[in-house]
Amino acid sequence: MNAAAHPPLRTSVVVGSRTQSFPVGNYDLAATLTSGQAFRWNLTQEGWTGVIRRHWVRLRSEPSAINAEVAEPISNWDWLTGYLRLDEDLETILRSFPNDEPMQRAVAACRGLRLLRQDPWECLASFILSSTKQIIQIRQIVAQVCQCFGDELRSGDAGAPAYSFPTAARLAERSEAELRACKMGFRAPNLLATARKIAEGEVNLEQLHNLPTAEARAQLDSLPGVGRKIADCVLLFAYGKQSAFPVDVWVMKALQQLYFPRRKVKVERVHRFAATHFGPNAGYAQQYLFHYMRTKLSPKSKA
DNA sequence: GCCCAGGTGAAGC
DNA sequence: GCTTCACATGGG
Repeated sequence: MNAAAHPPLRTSVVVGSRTQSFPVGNYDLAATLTSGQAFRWNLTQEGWTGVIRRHWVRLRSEPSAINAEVAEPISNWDWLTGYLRLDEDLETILRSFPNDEPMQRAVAACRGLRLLRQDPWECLASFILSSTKQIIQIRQIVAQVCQCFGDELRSGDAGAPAYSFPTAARLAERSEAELRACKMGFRAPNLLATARKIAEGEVNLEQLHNLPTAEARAQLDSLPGVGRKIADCVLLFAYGKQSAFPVDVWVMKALQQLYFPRRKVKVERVHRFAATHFGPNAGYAQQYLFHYMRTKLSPKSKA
């Protein structure tokens, strides 16, 4: 093969498509995108609009497929199939859950709920912003951070510009006051300090993929504003460490009510229980309990 | 007005 | 060791 015999075809070749359909079974896209893992999805008449890495994307759910649309033609959709974990066999995971009544009720109530596989930095930064905030407020703060410090991306929606999530390096060069302007309050110094540590290579987020869960957790835990809960969220939602079991106020409520109705439990007890009771996909089970508690058992959910 | 929100970290017993 | 408190901001 000789390069001269094959001049560049860039201008004449169709390099891809703006739309793609992915066959899926038992995938509740709406529940998945609103279950407090990711904070950048918006529902419009056209479907779910969001940004994955540097792709604006719109998703529409059909009974046995998810249809995707991007802003410009592409041929490689791995970034999307990876994010949605389309290669994962949900039935196998559900079968690994304990066969007790609370768990089975949660599974029945949240059919098709999935975990996503997110970018580690975006996930980490978003959850630093999440502490003692309602999900709706986290979404607002994250949106502002992207609009203020991210890059504007090619959007498929003329009326709504799209922004990338700003890199750690980008945030690292800002001041605390600039971050506070995004209404993140006392979380600003934490996000800034963590961004600087990541930008300077003190913690290498890519390397955590290769570490055992406990070691990856210890590295995340060393970052300002990151404790056990946020570390577990990142391990589960970005690194796919399925044994990570984030315990927040909702999961505490769920476990208290469903598994320890007679006595008051502490977080440490819940972690020990989770490590033995929920099996190898405990984190997945946690997401079912979290979503079940928030949408079906909470007083507000009746509205 | 009041309580709470996908917590963390430091200070006080 | 364990418990309490401050930290910004806004929703219900």
